Amino acid sequence: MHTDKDTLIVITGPTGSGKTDAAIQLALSLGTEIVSADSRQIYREIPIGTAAPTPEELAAVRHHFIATKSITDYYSAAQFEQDVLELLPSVFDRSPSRCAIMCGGSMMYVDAVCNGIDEMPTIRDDIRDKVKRLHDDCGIEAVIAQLELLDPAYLAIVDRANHKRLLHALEICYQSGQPYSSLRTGQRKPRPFRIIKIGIEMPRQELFDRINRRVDKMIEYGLEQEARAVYPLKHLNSLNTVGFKEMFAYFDGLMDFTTAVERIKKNTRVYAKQQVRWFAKDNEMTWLAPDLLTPDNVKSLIAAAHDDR
RNA sequence: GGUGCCAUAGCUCAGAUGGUAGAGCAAAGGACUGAAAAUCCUUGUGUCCCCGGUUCGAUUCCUGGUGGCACCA
Repeated sequence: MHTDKDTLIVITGPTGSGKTDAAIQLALSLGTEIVSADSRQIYREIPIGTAAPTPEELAAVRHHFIATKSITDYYSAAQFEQDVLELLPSVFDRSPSRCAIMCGGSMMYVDAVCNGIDEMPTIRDDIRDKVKRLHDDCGIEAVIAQLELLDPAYLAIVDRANHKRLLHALEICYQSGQPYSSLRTGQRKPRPFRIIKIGIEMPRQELFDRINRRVDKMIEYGLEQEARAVYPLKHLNSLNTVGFKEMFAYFDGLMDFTTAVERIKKNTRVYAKQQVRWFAKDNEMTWLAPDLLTPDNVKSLIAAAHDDR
């Protein structure tokens, strides 16, 4: 049962900004659990490359959505939305402060839980194959031609250079029998709990230093072995991930080890910038430097949110 | 010490018989609604090492200097 006081505290920010630590401290202090919003830490085979919480950290606070899926499983932001909404009431009930902490930097996942995502069918394999074959055999022009017929409105606004978007739109059209654009309402779904979004703010240079050091640590902890173990499955989307792409390129002889490590650092920095940009647009976010992200400060944010009602 | 070669964007380098310059990488900015650590888009002013000379005009040619590299002593 939700009550008027249920609060979801979202701890987010770019990769390497210290979200995991901050969330654990906060969860201990508020007596609650952590809901991970990380599209890669959810896969159990790749904890090192995704900087997932360590066994000790997992033992300190109950975590959800860490290592609960296999890299061979299909998962998506929409499923995450559904799973989290189902889980949250029980977390609120177990917490004396009736709050839950969502921690993660996967922008779409955070967005899906906070604002919702439009109703769309999950694409069946045969539809996925059909669209892929059209693209492989006839090129992107054929995909565009199909969309011209089935969803000209979307074609008018989509970035035609972005093949993934075009393919996905066509998949939705085929499976639903309706134009993709007609299913895109962009409407925000109301949630039966308060949401407080906190972003970890850090000077870029400091963030980049932390990222570089963290990558060195991953190597030390055995990223290479972890990547080798999943190498046979490298085609999987779950492994189309910074840290693994580069290791696979090294295994394939496309670059040497040192270059691969440098590329991981670079690509992680690029990813972090992408996250910063996305979250910067969110005007509901309260930005806090790590030393201001204290339980007391967060408690006063919660109190302030309650007063707003 | 002598001789030769080089000095241009953060890095590696290209270039114009003299009309102030452009690639790759790096970097920066942006987009984002069911695989999002994904996918895609945009962006190149830099004392062309320094002083002087020739010239209407020099980053380009010439003298000298400085720094680097190579070879010879």
